[in-house]
Amino acid sequence: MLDKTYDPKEIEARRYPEWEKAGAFRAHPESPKQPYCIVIPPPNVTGSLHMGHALDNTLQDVLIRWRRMKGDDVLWQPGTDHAGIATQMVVVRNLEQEGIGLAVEGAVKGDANKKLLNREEFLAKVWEWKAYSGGTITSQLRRLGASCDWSRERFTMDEGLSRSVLKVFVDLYKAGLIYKDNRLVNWDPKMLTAISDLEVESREVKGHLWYFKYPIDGSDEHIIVATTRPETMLGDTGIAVHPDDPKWKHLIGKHAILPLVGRRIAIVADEYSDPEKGSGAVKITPAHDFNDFEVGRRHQLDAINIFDKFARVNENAPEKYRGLDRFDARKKIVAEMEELGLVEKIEPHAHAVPYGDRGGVPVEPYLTEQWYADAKKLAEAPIAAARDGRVKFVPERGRDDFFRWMESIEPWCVSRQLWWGHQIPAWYGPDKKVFVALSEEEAKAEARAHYGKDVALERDPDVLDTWFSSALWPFSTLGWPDKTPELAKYYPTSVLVTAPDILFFWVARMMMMGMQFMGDVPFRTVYLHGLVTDEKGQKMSKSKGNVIDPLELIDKYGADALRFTMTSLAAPQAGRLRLATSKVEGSRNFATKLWNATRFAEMNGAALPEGFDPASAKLTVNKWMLGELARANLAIDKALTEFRLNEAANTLYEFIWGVVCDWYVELTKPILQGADGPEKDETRAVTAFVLRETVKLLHPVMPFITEELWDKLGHRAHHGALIGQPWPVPTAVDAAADAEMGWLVKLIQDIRSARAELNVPAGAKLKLLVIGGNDTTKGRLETHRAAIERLARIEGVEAATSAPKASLQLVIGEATYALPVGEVIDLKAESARLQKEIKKLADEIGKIDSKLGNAAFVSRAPEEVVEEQRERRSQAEQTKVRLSTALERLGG
RNA sequence: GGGCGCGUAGCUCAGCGGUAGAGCACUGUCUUGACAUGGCAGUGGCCACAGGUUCGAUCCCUGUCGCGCCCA
Repeated sequence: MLDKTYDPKEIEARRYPEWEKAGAFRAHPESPKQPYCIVIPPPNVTGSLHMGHALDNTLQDVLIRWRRMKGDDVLWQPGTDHAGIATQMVVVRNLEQEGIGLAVEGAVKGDANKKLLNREEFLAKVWEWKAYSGGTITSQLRRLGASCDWSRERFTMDEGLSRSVLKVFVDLYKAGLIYKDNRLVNWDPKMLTAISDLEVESREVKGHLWYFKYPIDGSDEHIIVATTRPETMLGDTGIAVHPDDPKWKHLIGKHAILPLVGRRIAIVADEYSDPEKGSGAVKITPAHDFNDFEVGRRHQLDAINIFDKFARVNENAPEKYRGLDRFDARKKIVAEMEELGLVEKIEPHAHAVPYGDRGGVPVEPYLTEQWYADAKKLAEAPIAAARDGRVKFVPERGRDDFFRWMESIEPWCVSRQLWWGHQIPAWYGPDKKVFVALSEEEAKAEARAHYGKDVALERDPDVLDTWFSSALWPFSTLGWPDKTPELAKYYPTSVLVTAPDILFFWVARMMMMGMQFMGDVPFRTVYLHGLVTDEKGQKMSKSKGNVIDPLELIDKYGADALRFTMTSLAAPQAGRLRLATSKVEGSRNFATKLWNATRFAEMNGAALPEGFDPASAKLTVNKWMLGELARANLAIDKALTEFRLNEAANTLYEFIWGVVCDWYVELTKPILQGADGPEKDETRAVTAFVLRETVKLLHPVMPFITEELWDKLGHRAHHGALIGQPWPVPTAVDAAADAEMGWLVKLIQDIRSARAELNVPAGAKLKLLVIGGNDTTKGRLETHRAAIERLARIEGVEAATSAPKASLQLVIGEATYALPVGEVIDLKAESARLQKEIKKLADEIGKIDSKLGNAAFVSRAPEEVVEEQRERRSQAEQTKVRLSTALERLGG
């Protein structure tokens, strides 16, 4: 006997290890079954599960479990990402608390006693940290129920994947697709590394707009430039004005003298400057602004780098500013300009400032030499693949975003000045000649060939952008560059499930690398889901304090409840998924509901006889139930095929709660609790059958409770675990049974509704008189008498020729039903109720008449639509007439 | 400023040209032998606004207003 309520905690803790031990998650590359593969978006190895993971992995697991039951050979490839900058930052912060720093060249000298770690020592600490916290996220994924093939777990810095990374770098270098270049990068002066455009987030900042006067050379005139960053004036090498700007046009070709510095700088005409903005003249600092860099290049202006890597003023600036932090330099410069009377005005100004998303400080556009991948070239094949449909996007608009990004792509800066990551396989000779090779030995051999002797080589200290290794994930995890059976079978993978915020970071780069090294797309479909936010639609963040911890929800409501909630929220077009705990609570209640329906079945001896054939069912209610099951089955398959996981969840909810519990269980109570016999046997069998199929259909979304119920229902003993069962095949729907049950449900609902409206005491049992019922109706009333009596609180069903005066009257189809209520009834209320019904019908008839009265409608609308309207009109008319008769009778 | 998306019940959202839906909240009622984490019955909508296409528009198109997100 099942307990009264479902206890997720105990069951989840038991079921998961059971599956894992039994090898239920294992892929079978050797099997002839069709492959279905998803690679997990690898979470940060030292991270922990947040709501985004919960959503993403729930959706993946739903698909994976469904396809597994469908009979595919399923591989859900798990693993974690070393997350270079994020992990390094965490470890640095931890070390700082112990008073340990990094021995970074040029660092500010603080406490002389501070212990400083060199690269090797630091990396040892990171690996230590990984060993300590690396299991957290995977154990949390297990708690969610994720059925990954853990025997194949990978890590972006494990030996195999590192080998893939080296090979890709070397091959791309040899193909000319990776090169060194001196360009402006986004420099993070806190992390001391270049970061990519994608790692920059712009924040709205309330700053100022300073209007500075620069004297014109050989004149008393000044030109006024407006800037949000006064400190960069130390690197100004020009001033741009719009060629048609009447205010400054006359100065084009002249020169200004840069205050504080004394440099003579050119005034050039460039459409970049907007006469409407600021003063209309823009100071140009090519080395510290991306737009200025372009302007500078157009007009051959020098690019003078005025900062060091900490964003302190360097030796290219006048001595008195050297060593100042950029913000201190700003204050000093503004003060001095004011003293010189060169500040025209200062306006408050809100503008976007680029921040490093990790370091959290404003990034500095900075001129450095870095390694770049030729993204433009690499993007060609992915663009073509997306265009010709080799890769599909769900929802489709993801494809447009993809194109927009890919078609305007900039060189990808792949080097990072960090220690944690894949060190770039490049070695430099004494003359700085570079040798790129898979190993130091190979590099040495190349160097020997080049120099004609052995020379000392120095390895490039930089590491690769984290996304470089994750770009290889769909094939590196399958064993590439070796030709493994896994690679042959599972590549291209079936679908990639992820949030759109890493479409460019990750999806685009996997496409590039997949096309380049595998010659095919990495996945057939990209399924992009929305972002989980709090109830108010706010992004969850620690600083806002609105973070909901998925594990707390699992603890409180169970993993299945969280999974069901996530699935039902995941409408493909929804950008934001607002998570309210009330929803999770509702999902928990849903689990309880199913649990209790099963408990009811168990109490009533539901059992599946050997070789039971659902097609053999004879009772209408059972035939109808089986048809509803088939309908749900079809709808779920369709929804999952189309990645409308929310619809699958909603179908399950409505089917289990609205059909099975609300109607089937209630309708069959009289049979199950009545006399023994073939009807009871059949109903017990169908109940057991429906529950068995239901737990299968629900399993992908709620794996724990369904596995438990499957076991409790006794199927596990015969067929093994639910996770490995074949997916149900829908049977036929019996239209006649459908019609009959539709009638029955309406009869019961109408009686209940009338009773409630007339305040008939809930406990009062009424007689049901049938007036004008045809033989079909009479037969149905007899068939379902017990159910009607129970569910509508009726005692006795009889034929009659007319309704007694004091009675409730209903019209369904050709028959009128009267429920004599004697003293209880309020005649006025009943009269009002009937009149309301009549008015509703009259309104409907009026609407239909205006349609049918429209000649264009009758001639142009499809025949069946017109016919349907006529049919509805006729039904409404008949019902209205009968209700009017009933009303007259009442009025007497 | 450019691109994209969204405005449907009090709230959160489904709705794929032909009878406006769900969950939560709310009201009334019921401790009926599965379930009060429940049952039954209800209340509540000019489907943002204005045009257009169509026999017919919540749905397709255009514009306006409001709100988000991404990119400058």
